[in-house]
Amino acid sequence: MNNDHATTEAPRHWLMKSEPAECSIDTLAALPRQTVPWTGVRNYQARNFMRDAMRIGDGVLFYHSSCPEPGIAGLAQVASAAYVDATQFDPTSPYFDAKSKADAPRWLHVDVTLVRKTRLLGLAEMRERPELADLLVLKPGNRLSITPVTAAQWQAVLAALDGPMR
DNA sequence: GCCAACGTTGGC
DNA sequence: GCCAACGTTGGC
Repeated sequence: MNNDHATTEAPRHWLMKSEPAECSIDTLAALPRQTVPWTGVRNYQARNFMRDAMRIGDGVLFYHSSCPEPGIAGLAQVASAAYVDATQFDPTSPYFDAKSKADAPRWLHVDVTLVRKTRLLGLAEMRERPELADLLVLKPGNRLSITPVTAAQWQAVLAALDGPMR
């Protein structure tokens, strides 16, 4: 591999939040092909990450949010390019967007496939790791549901997951 | 239930 | 285009 080659793309990594009450790591594991369409993103920045930056095979930290034990619950990967999120046109969906037009859909999503469930890497433990100090999900008030993760942060998470359970 | 952060809305 | 008000996220 020649990393200087113009067509070489740097490995990309992401953290994606999911509320376990809606889709936990176990929910994902039980789905056909262990794949979930990541519907419901209604934030332009997060949408743009999916549309413009994600590639099939990108690594995903599957994060449980808004729950008793927030933290990283598994590893996953991007399994599709971005495509139209049908829930925006469904009036019965909580993700319905009346302002989105069928000929100009606002919202897109990718598919995400489970790689493996991990032990839960909680926020307190993540904060103990200096390599993760700049992880966006650890910043106060960060509400973005999809955030980029550097290669160094990704490696630090894998190392932490291999460490002793607390 | 509190509060910080930040995106969105709407008046001007 | 500014900016205050409001709503939402999400940890604690």
